Amino acid sequence: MKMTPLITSAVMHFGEMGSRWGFNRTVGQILALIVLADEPISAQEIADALNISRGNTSMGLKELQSWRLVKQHLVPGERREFFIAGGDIWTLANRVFEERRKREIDPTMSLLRDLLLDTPANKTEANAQDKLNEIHDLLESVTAWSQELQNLGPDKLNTLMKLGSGVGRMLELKDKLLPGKNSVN
Amino acid sequence: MKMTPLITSAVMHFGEMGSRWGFNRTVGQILALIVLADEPISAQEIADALNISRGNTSMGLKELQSWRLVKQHLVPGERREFFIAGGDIWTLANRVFEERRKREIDPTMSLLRDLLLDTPANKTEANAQDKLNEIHDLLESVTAWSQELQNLGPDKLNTLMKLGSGVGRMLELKDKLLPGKNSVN
DNA sequence: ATAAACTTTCAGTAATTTCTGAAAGTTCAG
DNA sequence: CTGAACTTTCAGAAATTACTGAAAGTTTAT
Repeated sequence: MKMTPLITSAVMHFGEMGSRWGFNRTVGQILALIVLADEPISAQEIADALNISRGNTSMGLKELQSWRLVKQHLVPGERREFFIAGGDIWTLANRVFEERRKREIDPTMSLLRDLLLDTPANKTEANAQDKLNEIHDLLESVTAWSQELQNLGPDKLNTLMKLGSGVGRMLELKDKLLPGKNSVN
Repeated sequence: MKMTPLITSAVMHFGEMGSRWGFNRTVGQILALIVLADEPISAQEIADALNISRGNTSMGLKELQSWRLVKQHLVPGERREFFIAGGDIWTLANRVFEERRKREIDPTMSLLRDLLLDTPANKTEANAQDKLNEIHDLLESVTAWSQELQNLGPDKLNTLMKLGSGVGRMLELKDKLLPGKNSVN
């Protein structure tokens, strides 16, 4: 893997951002390297290009595979394992999004459901429970909505995103369009 | 602040999740405590309730204020400062979302723009640049879209979210509805 | 001006996370 | 079965991040 200045700065940047996106620096760098490479790349090449230990590389790749952002690519007649991106950019973004939802929202939803089953012992608890309930509903809407968007598939999703402020106008016409359905509030 | 078991488990959980949401354990706990409290709460009370130092509390509050998740609440005739949530649950969620966008997407967009200005030196770089370009476009769409959704305001946004699979049907009718506008592709 | 009641800052320490590299594991050719 | 070429694991080291508490700062009352 030839590390040109362009690739180097992209890789470094994705390393820095990595921690904000849910993984650590090295994992971010490995991902960038694999995505930007125009050919499958071996673990050893990654370790060399990034100046990290072979062990660390192995763990990073394991993590990226668990996120399904990277997959193995077998080259016939090679003993080494090569790696390539787990899909196109859109797919990768989706996977990061999904995975983060699992880690950031689902556990909270589950706890909130439990806490909402208890009968509040006093005024303070009743108030806290109200708030927790609001949070629960919000997270539920967001989850359902993101699920919905995923079901639309890439092309419709793209249409929707490109629609821009048309969404607002469309909503105003909604009731005429889909009579009887979802007449909210 | 009376720490009932219900409140304690919620606070602890938000502490654990805190790091996944962009801040650290203590900051998450402080936020939960303030949101769930039914009355303004002083820094000392927070430190006591969470068993953390006064200094740490001060820093946590500073961070939460920078995220605009918490604000000061002056009580006449009191020298101490009290704190309350920066808004209702929906507002808070929005602010977290916005703030994270600023930290997670904007810097990358900016770097990508720069990198895309360079002329690729060879095949490998040209390929890498294509990928970077795809990433840039994706992030740009997402940013514009999230901006659009925010402009809709809470109620319309809620309508849209509750619409569920209706969104798909609506998109199919779109061109009849908004003729000439945004005929994508 | 002084003191009391509070807040913030920050150097040093503690806790947590990440990384290394040696050892153990796997696979395959001969 | 043996050894070469690779991979993974994991204990300890290094790096990073978070926390404490004492000192300095601020505000208000007298």
